Amino acid sequence: MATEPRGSEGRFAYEGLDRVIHERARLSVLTSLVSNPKGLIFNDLKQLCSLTDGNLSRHLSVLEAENMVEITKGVEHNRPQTFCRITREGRERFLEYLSTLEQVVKDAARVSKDEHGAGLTRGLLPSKA
Amino acid sequence: MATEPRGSEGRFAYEGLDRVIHERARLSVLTSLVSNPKGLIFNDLKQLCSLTDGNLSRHLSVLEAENMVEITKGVEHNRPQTFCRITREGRERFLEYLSTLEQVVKDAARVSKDEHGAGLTRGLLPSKA
DNA sequence: GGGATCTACTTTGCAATGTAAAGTGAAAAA
DNA sequence: TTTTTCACTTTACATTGCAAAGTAGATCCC
Repeated sequence: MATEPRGSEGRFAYEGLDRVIHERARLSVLTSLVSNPKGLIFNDLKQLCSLTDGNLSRHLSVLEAENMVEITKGVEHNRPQTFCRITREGRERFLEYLSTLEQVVKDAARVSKDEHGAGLTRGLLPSKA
Repeated sequence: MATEPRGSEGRFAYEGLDRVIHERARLSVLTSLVSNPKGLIFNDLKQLCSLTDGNLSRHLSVLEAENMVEITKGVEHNRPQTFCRITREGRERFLEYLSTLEQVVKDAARVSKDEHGAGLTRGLLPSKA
């Protein structure tokens, strides 16, 4: 019976959850950018992440200040156009973050195998009827 | 040219990332509690999550207010003891959150495979299908 | 030409909130 | 009885996510 196994201090602390990344909007942005390594223009990113202009602008600034994205301002069809691309550092930090996320998912999933299964695991696997 | 495929609005919005859960400390707490469905006492939780007293206290209040955890105050060995257990609602919300997390991981993983081959920074992928 | 409008962002202001530090109350030790 | 320890709670503040307002230039309309 595992009331509190020793040596498990910080077992669920997840320090890899980088605060810069662990934020819905920025997680969206980064996933978009990692999925589009050639980069995206402001408006497409806005749509993909369902963000408002102001919101995206601010988060991009944060990510730029952290050297996680590279922002290029240009002009297309006589209109300003902001181009965003993830940097190498950004991708690296993001991937590290991701591996922690995977750990969270794994940790949580493990419960379905818990010893005293019945009442507890019910609903764990969303196989709703 | 189809820079961005239509019909992908909000593709990376991840609205399932419940704000109450999507917070490092609370994610830790909930994962701990979901992994220990019989419940945990304040101090063990504190250790597992590497949180300070005040921090844990506040986050537990938030989770309790949301009916995600059930808090029982008792006395053990002549000392107060706070016992925490995840509720059914808490587990359900957590699992929904988790499935979104898995989606994030999947979305991102799809690319980290592509990126395997060559240099990282330059755009080397043709637009994803 | 000039005012209105549209596009593409930026900036501002504020309410929410995560966190450290200080506080509380009761038991145990000295 | 005074001090210390334990087990939390409360407070205060600095941060920050977000929406609304603002800015700058191009285009339309007359």
